[in-house]
Amino acid sequence: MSTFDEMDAFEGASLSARAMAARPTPYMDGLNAAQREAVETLDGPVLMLAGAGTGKTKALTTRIVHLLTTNRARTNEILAVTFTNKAAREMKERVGRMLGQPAEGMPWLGTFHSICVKLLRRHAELVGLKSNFTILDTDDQIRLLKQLISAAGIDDKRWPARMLANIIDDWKNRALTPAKVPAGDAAAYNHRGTEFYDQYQTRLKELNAVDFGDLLLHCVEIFQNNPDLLAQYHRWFRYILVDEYQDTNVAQYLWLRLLASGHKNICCVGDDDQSIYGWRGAEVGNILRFEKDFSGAKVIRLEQNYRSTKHILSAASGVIRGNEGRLGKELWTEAEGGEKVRLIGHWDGEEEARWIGEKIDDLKTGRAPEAKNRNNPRSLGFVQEIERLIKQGLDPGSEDEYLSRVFSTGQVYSDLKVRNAVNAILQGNPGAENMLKSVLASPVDRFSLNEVTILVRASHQMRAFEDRFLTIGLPYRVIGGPRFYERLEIRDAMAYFRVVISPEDDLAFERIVNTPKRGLGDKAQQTIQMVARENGVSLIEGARLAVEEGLIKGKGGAALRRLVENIARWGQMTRAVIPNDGDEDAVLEGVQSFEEFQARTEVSHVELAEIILDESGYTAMWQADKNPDSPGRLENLKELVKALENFDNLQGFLEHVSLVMDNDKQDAEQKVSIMTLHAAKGLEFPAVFLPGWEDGLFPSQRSMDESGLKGLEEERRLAYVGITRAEEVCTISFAGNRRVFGQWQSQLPSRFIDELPEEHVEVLTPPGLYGGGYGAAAPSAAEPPVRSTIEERMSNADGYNSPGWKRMQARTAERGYSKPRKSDSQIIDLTATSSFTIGERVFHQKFGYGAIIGMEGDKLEVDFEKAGTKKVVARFVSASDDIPF
DNA sequence: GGACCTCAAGTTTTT
DNA sequence: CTTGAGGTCC
Repeated sequence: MSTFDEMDAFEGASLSARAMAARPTPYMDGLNAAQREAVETLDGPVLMLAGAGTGKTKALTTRIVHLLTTNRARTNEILAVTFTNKAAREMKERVGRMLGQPAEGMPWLGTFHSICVKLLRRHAELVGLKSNFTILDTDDQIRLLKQLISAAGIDDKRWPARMLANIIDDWKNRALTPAKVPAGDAAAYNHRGTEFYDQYQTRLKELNAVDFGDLLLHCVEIFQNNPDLLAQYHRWFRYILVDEYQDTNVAQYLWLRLLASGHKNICCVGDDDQSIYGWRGAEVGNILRFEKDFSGAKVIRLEQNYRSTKHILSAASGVIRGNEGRLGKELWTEAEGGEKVRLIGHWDGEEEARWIGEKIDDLKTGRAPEAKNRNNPRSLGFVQEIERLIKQGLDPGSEDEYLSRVFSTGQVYSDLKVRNAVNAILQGNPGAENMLKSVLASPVDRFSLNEVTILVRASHQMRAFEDRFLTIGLPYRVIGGPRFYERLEIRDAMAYFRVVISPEDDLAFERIVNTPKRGLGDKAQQTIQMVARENGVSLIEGARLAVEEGLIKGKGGAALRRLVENIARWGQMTRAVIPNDGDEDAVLEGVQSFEEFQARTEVSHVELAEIILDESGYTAMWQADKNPDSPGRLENLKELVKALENFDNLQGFLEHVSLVMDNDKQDAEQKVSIMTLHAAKGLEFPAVFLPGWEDGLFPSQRSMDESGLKGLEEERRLAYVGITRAEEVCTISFAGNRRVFGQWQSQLPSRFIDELPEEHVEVLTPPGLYGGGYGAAAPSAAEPPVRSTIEERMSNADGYNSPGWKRMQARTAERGYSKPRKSDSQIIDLTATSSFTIGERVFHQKFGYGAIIGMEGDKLEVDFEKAGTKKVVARFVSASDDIPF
């Protein structure tokens, strides 16, 4: 059955027509020449090379609006793909805003995965699936693989399922089906990788399930094997737009190429310098090869930056210049002035956290010099835009647009004054415009905490900051971390819903069969498995049979019987709520009693979800749990049920949760955000701190070991991404010592620091450190050996010109990039163990004074006066009379 | 089934 | 060092 008519009927949209009828939108205003070209070049392949902060999303959304308003395409004829739901949502909102109405009618604007699900549900039978297939997440995937592995009698300790999952994911990213895995990969997973891959795929089909990688691959397979169908889609999707093209993997590339091969109207947007996901299958090659792949392609560069000051852009350019094989792009800005990028070295990671904490406090209160006379090019642009809009006259209907522009521009202006002024203008209040102007013109002399972020390479670096900020009471939020649907309780609840909706979902059944505890241990579960296998039925059916035949007795048996019955009953309630084919009679079929009638008809899916969680004892389980985090879990379950209200049924919801639901609950409080560099891509902040720029940590040793120069270049792009997040102030720091796995390690400044162009960097010295103020540093005779060297290292007095710095640079130059720096050229001899003696009185930065009671290698056991007995590394204590405080 | 213990590992992460 | 997964013991 062809689905195209249907698609047209229920998804076709008259939005473009309505948009045309609406007031003429000056949507092209405010675009620069390159952006305009990117918007207007509609036919043929286009690569929009958009550097950081160059108005990429603006160009992309305007392009969509342009396609619609010029009647080149209807909303359902545009395929627009993003990687994240957030990006898709933003694009939808912006398009809707520009058209002056919600863009609900853009059915094919979404993530690769959500669009693939949509396609696959339509054509599931072409790859041997039913259209109600389940989408497995990583956890399900691994449990499934574990079963296969243990069935094959393999020691999953030596050969962990997680490893196999990664291998299979990698193959899927590269669009390799089991048959196509190259011989070179045969050694994977103890030479049995392909074998398990094959088994895994078979098992997925049996379960009517797909994993994330399959969503793409199955679509590719369908298109490759069904040219007629593909041709239909060519006619259907007249224009294709792709965001973040540098992040596409091989499967996504093939998918796009197949879909674009008809009309070739594909516009890919990306930045090769921001490709930071190579380790999960992204191929920078895709964007580098674009002109070869799509002949006649037009490349349009967006290079004017509206985000950062000159110094920041120059520093970023200086770093990224170290990479080979770039498409080449140089960011520039009209903005004048601004602070140089700050560079500072610290004694250790804790000191770094302490310093940054203080600095943030200074920014917040306006005590910091850079908080005075803030120079934010983006904010300036914003003021101009507001003024332009005011000149044009405000449309009373544009309140949303107006406010969202105001509030998306940074928190400086998001105070009540601005809100009031905007509302006053929109209400036609005379004089309100001047009021807004004066609010916008008034100098901003502090940073809101929302404007400040700390970007780290690895999440373990966050801890030092959290500890410190907790101590000083600085509000922060950590971005990233486990997603909502990855939480245990959410996954359990989902498994209940899944098992109710599709009783053949064995993985879901396994998950909940003994959660909460029903006295069904390994043995009982094995019996269920066995019965199911012998009869060739699903686990739940197997469980029913096992109970019936008395194979599982006692308390467990009774509980299992109840569970199986409950699932069946809940299932009936679901079906009652969603009548098949809209046949209302089906709801009443076989109804014997009023109670049953009630049960079947008067329960919404939201209520049903509550019933399932209650009657299964799942809610009770957490209520009884006295762990401190169980109230939070119950809270999450409530949130889950509440989220259900936005859906018509459980089924639609399941997909939403596994594919779409994210975790960013907006909270109004002003907080510093802490996140990884990866998580920061696409974001921007007036003040950015980049701590931990030390070789081995950043660039990460592992990256370089595993991927060599390629890895290093990706790390360098990460550095580029980090710097270009900053609008006004960018502070890079490193620590001389860091505790790595409980072991103190001396660190060398990152090679990326050497690549920062000197003229755009200002070297700071931490005040009050080691007895000196700014540049004080006259070494006293009594100072411990460590002190003089640390001063050298931090190039205390005049930064780049200090001998220490020069020597450091000379050394790094000798070494070149690619050679790993191990323990060569220690600047500070931290290993020199001291001449401590037992009983000696010593001082430690953190623990204070104490007496040595034992020694072992370079570790001392010290009985501290306040902190008690601790083992400390000798180099962190000094003889107490040497202390310069 | 749960409390306790041992042992290994320990980047980045979306869907 | 710290966390988490798995195993052991009651």
